[in-house]
Parts: sequence; structure tokens; C-alpha cells
Amino acid sequence: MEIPKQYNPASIEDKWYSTWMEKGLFRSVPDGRESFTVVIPPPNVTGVLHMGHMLNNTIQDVLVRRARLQGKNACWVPGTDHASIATEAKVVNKLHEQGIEKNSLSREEFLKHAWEWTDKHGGIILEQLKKLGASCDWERTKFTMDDDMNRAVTNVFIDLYKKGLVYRGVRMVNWDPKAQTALSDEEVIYRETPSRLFHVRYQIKDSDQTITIATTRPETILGDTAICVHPEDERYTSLIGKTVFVPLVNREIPIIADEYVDREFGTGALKVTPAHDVNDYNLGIKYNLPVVDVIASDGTMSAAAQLYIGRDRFDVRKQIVKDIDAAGQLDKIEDIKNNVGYSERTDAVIEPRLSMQWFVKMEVLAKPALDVVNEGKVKLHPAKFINTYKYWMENVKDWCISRQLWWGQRIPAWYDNTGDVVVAANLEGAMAEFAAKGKNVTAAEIRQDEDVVDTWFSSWLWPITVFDADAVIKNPADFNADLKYYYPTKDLVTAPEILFFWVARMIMAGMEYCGDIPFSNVYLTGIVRDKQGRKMSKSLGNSPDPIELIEKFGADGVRLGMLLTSPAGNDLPFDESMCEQGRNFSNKIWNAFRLVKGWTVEDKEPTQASREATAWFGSHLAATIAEVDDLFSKYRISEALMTLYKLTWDDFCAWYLEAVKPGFEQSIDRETFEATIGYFEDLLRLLHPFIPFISEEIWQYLREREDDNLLIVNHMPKTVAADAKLNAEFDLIREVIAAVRAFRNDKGLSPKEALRLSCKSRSASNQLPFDAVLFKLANLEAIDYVSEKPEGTLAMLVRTEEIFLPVGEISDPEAEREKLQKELTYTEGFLTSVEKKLSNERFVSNAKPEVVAMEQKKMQDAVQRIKVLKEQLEALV
RNA sequence: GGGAGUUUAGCUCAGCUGGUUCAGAGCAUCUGCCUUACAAGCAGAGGGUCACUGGUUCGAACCCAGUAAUUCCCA
Repeated sequence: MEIPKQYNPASIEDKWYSTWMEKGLFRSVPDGRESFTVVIPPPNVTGVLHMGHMLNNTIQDVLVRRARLQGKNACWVPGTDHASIATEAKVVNKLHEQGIEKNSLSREEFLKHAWEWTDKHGGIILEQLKKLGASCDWERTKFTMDDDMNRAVTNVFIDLYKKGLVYRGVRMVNWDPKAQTALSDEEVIYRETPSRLFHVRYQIKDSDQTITIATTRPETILGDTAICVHPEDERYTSLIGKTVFVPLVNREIPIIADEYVDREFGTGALKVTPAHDVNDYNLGIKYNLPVVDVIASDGTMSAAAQLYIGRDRFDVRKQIVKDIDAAGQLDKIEDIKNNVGYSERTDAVIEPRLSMQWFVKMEVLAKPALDVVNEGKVKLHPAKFINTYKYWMENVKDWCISRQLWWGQRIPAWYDNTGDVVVAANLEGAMAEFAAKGKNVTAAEIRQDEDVVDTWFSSWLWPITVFDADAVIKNPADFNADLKYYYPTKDLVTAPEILFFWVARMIMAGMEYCGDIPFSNVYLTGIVRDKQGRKMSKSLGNSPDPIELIEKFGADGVRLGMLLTSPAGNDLPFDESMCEQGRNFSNKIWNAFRLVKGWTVEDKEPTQASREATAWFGSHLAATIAEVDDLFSKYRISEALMTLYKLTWDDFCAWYLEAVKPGFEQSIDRETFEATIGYFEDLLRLLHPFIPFISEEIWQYLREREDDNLLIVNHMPKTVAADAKLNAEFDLIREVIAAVRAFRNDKGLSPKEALRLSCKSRSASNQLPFDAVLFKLANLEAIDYVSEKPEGTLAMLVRTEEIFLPVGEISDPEAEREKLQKELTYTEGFLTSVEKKLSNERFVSNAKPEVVAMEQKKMQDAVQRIKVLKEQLEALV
């Protein structure tokens, strides 16, 4: 079989993905094994794969594939999120392009369009995940707006309402007066806009004095209910507690003091308009101020304004300034720039507006969710996020769950003509509820709340409802078999920015509805950024297309590229060159495979070098596996990968294979060959979670395999005990070999020219370890054990081993002397510092005995080195 | 404005309980090699005021305080 020199991923990846699928190897059903469950953070149903998904899902796949190889019943549940705001906005835009406006459609008509859109674009992202190699159980694919998921949302809303945890309340929303709708924060665009800052004098009651405030929105003066100053602002302390008159309408309002006020801005006195500014609203709550709502939903002045009723707020802004000036209360006008919010959709200036919304009380729910993290039942990786989590949970605010949208689960609240409200799953239920209140209301008199719930109100149930959507109304004993088996899930992989929105709430829902945590570990990824450190986004166009990357570097290459330098919680400045490194690694393994595959095997005695290398690699492999296990247990996935990368590239390819490799056109003995294949298999097992495709491909051709012997469902290497002494000895020999190579490099000698190496610090009865490997890889013709430096050699020190290599004559003795002298000076300095330390009584009495012993060893080594260096210097003369 | 984090080689990051010759790894760079698996490669080398200032300690990249830069979350 002719194997190409370069690994070509394209055909291989599709082949293995279909094989795995056909054989149902991603499928999981409950059985007697330990479960290992991961639920995907559901991506937007109509979204396309971006680099953030790539990182996130690669990590999940690594964890899942590793668990599978550890013999666990691995179950990775995929799915998508209906993403109400994002999806609705996309549908609205698409309809707009077709000349259809949302407000010309009925709710039902609009939803029909939305479903069409969802059916057309939904699931693209899941298909893309397959290209990446994601080993999800696709038969379990869920959507947050599946019927059973909707049912769960309604049931939870009703349940929380009955428990008194859902209530209606007033909240400040971003109001678009043109579209007549509330907008989410994401839909408001802030732009620096030239504005004018008007300084207006308010008359103080029973006094000749006035107080001057500065405002960019003078029309809201009519809604003022207080003036606020900083309590330590000496200009105003005497005025605190007095009252002033609102200009033009002469309403009497108090002067209050709060540290919120910025003394530097404007005049240092702030008008407080709770109905039309978020900060003012909060001040209003704090000081129990009345709310005067002077702007109507269409942006005109309301009756409460008393003046200018029905006129647009911007006309009124001009007019009121004139009127205030006429009243002699306008102090001055400044030109400034300030940030004004505009509607993303209509470009109208956003008005903060109070409106009735649904809320979830969080305090009761947050408590257990905080406890399980504090107690370490749910672990965050990296742990630094615990601080943020705690801070948020201890200061948790009620959750506004209503959204003025149509795409999503409609709020199961029903109103009669009087505005009285009941909560029920459907109209019949609502009528029954009203009847229970003693009200006789007909179906025609009842209307359902127009709003839908926040998207997170469905996804906070995700780890429960993907298995048993009706669990939220069941006792744990009645949960279905899936939920009982798979819940709690093990690892959740997600981005830190949704730690609160999603992760915290899932923990709350899990505790509330299953009485147990939803997952044991939360792995928080970083944000994928471009080289300039900017977040990757569609609008910047700085995000590479993941599918193109996969085509260029192979899925394995891209997976490595994503993981090589992305420790948990750290941002990942993405660069294609990392995928290149990943691809190169694939190629390296491929060529190791080519080498091994090309060997002819014979029944004969192994060489001494092969025996030594085989013994060492077995022991080193064992040590590395232990190290990798430890790193995984700490979720240091990048480091685990780097450890395996070095094990494969350096230890296996550069050292082991070079040591056992037969000469040109020579055969290899069976024993070494079998050991090599075995080691190669172990490497593939270890690497499979990271590079599933190439590892499976090589696995199949490394030996004759039965049809169903696939690596994906094989097992992790059986661990043996590592021999630390052996490994340390090999490290020494590596250094000796490196020294010989460096010597050659330095002296311009060809690697083909065999050298005679002499060693002083050992004897024939105490030889260097691994001398056959040394002999082969350093290309020696002999190893002599000597008591004196042989003539015509150059001495070198490797740790405490003194070795000599022949040099016809030293080409540049001066440079040699300088080098030695430099090292001698350094070592003497080092010795001095160690001696100083050891003669310090406080060190000797305070430091741990091991540390002192270590220092003594250091001192002895240094003395020895100095002695050798001095001898070498003398020999130079 | 409130809170949390980060700052170590050109880049991305390790450095765990303060103590191994502790200042590390990968990539990049430089030098020499087309050495019969691999130039997507091999061998070797250089590269750091551990952000700054002060403190604690026998001893600080690590602990404490302050300063600066920067990122994120909430407002």
C-alpha cells in the first residue's frame, strides 16, 4: 500500500463520521454503566457556526469522547434555542425586505412566517457541528420550542405563580415611540449626539433664593418630583429639606440629598424625574417619590404634563425653553455632546418608560443555588469565577421575564374586562380560575397576555426538560428513566458572560424542580477574539468561516488549533497559524504511521538500544498518563493536550522511534515491533478525544481489525507503574546526546561522522545508563571510561557527568576559555549565595529540613562543578 | 459609579503550599542541515527589571498595601 507523504483529512473525516453514525456509536440509552452526561448550550436555532461555538463544542466533544473511552455511558444531548429576540428580529427584517411590516400582521400570521423561517434555517448549525466531529446523540435533539418544552415553561410559570414567586410589577423599559414597543437593551444603539444643556432656575419656597439645575431634556421638567444634591456639597447643604416649585406648573417638590449625584456635572444639582429616567426612577424608589408620567406611548405629552398636551416631545423641548426664558428662569444654554439611545429598527430616540411586567422573585431561588457552589457541589473552572458568582447571587435582583415579542412561549396570564388577572395553562383553565374567584366571565371577555417569556425562562430548564419535560410537575420518584439515569449531568461548557443569565438560573431550576444540582462542573471558556483583540462578530467581518477552516486544515487540525492555547476562562486570540500547527501535528502522526507501516518484521533478537528504549518509553508513557489524568481532573485541557503533543512529537517520534528505527532496508525484530504498535495504539487512545478522525483512521490500519473494532469505543490505555529512576536516567542521557549534537553543530562536524566519547565520572563497572541508545542517537564509535582527560579532547559537563569528545585541535581556545570562565563565574556566584544561605542561622533553624538538605546538595554540586571547570581551564593552557 | 479579574520571553500561556540550578512550555525568531517517516521536517541556539513602588520574611514571580494599564460583569 502506498501511503501519501502528506495527510489528507477531507475524505477520511466524512468517512469516519458516517461510520460512527451508521453504527450508532453516539447513541446512549440508560444501562448499568456510570453515566456521563453533557447538555449542549443550545445555539440559536437559525444561527450559523462561529468560532465561539467551535471552541465550546470542541471542548465538550473532548470531554465526551474521553468519558466514552473510559468506559462510561457518554450522552451528549444536542439542541437549539428559539432565541426569541434575535430570531424575531431576523424575521421582522426579512418580512420588511419583502415589504411586509410586522404590525400589519396578526400574531398568528407572524408566527407562521417565523416557523417557516425556523424550518428553513433551523438546524444548519447542528449539521455544521457534525463537520467538527461532535459526537452528540442526535436522536435526542431538542428545541426549546418543542411542544413538551413549551408545556414545561407554562407549567413552571404557573407553579411559580402559585408559590408567589411570579408577580407583576412596574419596570423601566426602553420604549420605541415609533414602533410602539419596548426594546431590549441589545436593540438600543447609543450614539454620541450634539445636544444642549439647559440651566434652569427653580424658585425655593419662602425664600428669595433659587437653585439651578442642568438638563438636556427640559420637557421632562413637568414630571419632576424632586431636586437632588450631593450631601457633602457645601453649596447646597443649607437647602436640603426645603422645597422648590417646578417652573411653569408651580408644583411643590422637595430638595433631597444622595451620594449618587455627580458634583462635577452641570451645576451639581439634579432634577429627579422618576417616570423618564432609570437612575431617577431608582432614586424615586429610594426616597419614595411620586411618579409623574408626562410622555405618552406615542412620544407626545400626556395629560399629566398639564401643559402642551398632545404635542410631540421634541416640539415641546423648544417651546418650553422659550416659556421658561420668558418666565425669567433660564440661566444659560451650553452645547455639549451626550450619548443618546436610538432604536436599532426605527432609529427613533428611545424614551425610558415605565410599564407593567412579569417578574420572578429571586431571593428564595438564589439561596440554594449559592449554597451548592459555596459547598463545592457545583465547581466552576476556573475557580476565580466563584467570586463573581457569589457577588451576583448575594445581590440578586428580581428577574423580569416578560418580553414584548411574539416569538416564544406566550405568558399564561389572562385578563378580564376589569384588568383582573389569573394564571392558567389555557382559556378553560382561566375561566375556572375566574370562577373560583367568584367571577362569572365568558370566554369572549377574557384575553391572554400579549407578551412572551424571556428566552432564558425556557433554557433554564434545559438539563431537566431535554430528558423529561414533565418532570417539573412530578415528584422525583415519578421522573422518567432517562432523567433518573442522566441527571445530574456532569460537565457544562459555556461562556462566562452567561454565567448569570443561564448557568446560575439552571442551578436554581435544578434545585427547585429536581432537588439536585443540574451539573457538577462548569467549564467556562473564553471569548474568541481576532489578532487585534477584538471580539469576533459578523458586523466586523473578522470571524473566519469555521467550515472553510475545516476544509483547509482538517477538523482535527482546527480542533487542536482551538485548544492548544486556550486555558479555561482565558480569551483566545485566534489566529489561523494555530490551526496550521494543528495540521502539522496531524501530519507528524501520519508520518510516524508511515514509518511504522513500512517496516518489515523478522523473528530475531531485539537490539540493545531497542530494549532500552522500549523499557524507557513504557515507563515514561505511564508517568505521562498519570500527569494527563491529573490535568483533566483539574480541567486543564490545554495543558493535557500540550502534554500529549510533546509525548507524541518529542518523546515518541524524536526519541523512541529514532532509537528503535532499523537502518536503511533492514528489518525490525518482532518484539520491538509489537511494543511499538502497542505504544502507538496507546497514543491514539489518548489523542482520540482531541483528534478523533486521524486517530480512528490510523487505528484501523495499524493492525488488522474486526469490523466493529473502532477506536471511538475502545478504552483508555491500561496504566502501569512508572519507574521514576529509569525516567530520570533517560533524561540524563538525552542531555548527553544533546551535548554531543551541540558539540557537532558547534564544531561544524557532520552528524554522519561517528565520534569517540570518553566519560570520566563513571567507570566500566558503573557505566552510563542507556548507553546503547546514547551510542545510536549520538552516533558514537565507542564509549570509553577514563580516569583522566584524554589528549586532544574537549571536556564538557552534563549535570555532574564529565565527558570528553575528540577535537583535532581547539580552533579557538580564547573563545573556549571565555565560555568556561563565564560559567565558572556564574557557578561561583551561585555557590556564594548558597553558602550564605546555609551560614544564616535563621535560615537553618526556620526552613524545613528538606529545604536545607536541598541547599546542601546544591552546594556540593556547585563545588564539584567548580572543580571540574577549573581543571578544564587549566587544561586549556 | 459599584464589583471581579488580569499584567511573567516577540505572541499565547504554565509556574500548585513562599524554598529543586526557578525564571519555564508551545509558537515565532536565528544558525546549520533536502540525514531513506515527515522541509507541514531534523539538529542546535538566542531571547525576561516576573507592570511599578513600598512592606512582611532567613528567603518573594508567589503574601500584604498603594499606583498604573487593561478586560469583564452590574448600573
